[in-house]
Amino acid sequence: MLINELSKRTGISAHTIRFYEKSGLLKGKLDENVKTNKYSHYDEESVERLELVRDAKSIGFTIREISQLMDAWYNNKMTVDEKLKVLDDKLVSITDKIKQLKEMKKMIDQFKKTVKDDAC
Amino acid sequence: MLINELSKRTGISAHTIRFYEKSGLLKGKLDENVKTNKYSHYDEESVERLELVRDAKSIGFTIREISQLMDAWYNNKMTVDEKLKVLDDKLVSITDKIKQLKEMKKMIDQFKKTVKDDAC
DNA sequence: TGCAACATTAGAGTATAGTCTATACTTGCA
DNA sequence: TGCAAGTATAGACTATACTCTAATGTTGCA
Repeated sequence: MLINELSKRTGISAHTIRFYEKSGLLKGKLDENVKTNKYSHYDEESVERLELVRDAKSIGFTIREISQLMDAWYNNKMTVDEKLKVLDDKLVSITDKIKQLKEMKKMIDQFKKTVKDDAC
Repeated sequence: MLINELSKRTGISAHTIRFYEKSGLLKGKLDENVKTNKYSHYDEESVERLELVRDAKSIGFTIREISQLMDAWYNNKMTVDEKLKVLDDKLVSITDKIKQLKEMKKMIDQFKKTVKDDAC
């Protein structure tokens, strides 16, 4: 599929997809049979990758971090142990973040109590 | 205390504190008794505020969002109900984020299994 | 009194993550 | 064949959140 279709399927603008491509998060391929243009073609993996980007971004991963996750997932140059290490590192940082968020919830609950008490 | 002491106590650079001050996250006061300079003086609330900024930032709140929290906490111009609304909104967004992070953990666990299976 | 250390301000520079514009080329359909 | 719609590329622009520099002024101590 061409970039416009990829954009429609993922809801991510063509501009942004090109930006992600420059950042190494996905890669289109030229169709060797077509000699008249240099249009990039994308496959289902590109759709998957963009969906992963959106999920990872929404919870605060940077493009660089997402790129590492992508490498662990798709790059065959990494050994199994290297891939597992990248994934374990992400698990640790996610677990940390969840812990911090829970602390923040407690703080806000405490705030709420104080606000209510002030009202009385 | 002057900015250097505030910086030392919080571990946040004087530059960054001034940036936060411009962003409305805290405010120093001039000492009326001192006529020879315009040095800003900070109190314990400033220390508290900077600690809250650091906590909130570490879990992904923007300065604008932190500013809203600060208002709910310190601003007496807001009604109790308005304050509670800001705090409840933050609780919802934190809960959402925790949910997403847990989903991401599941995904990564799944990734790990597949990586291990590929190795066999 | 000299001078190092500290304070202030304006403004420039950096990094991240887009977002948009301009220009030019290609495709497909009426 | 004309032309709207799609594609590619470079580069400018935006927002967020700092980070640093330069110039200037103030303080406190030897």
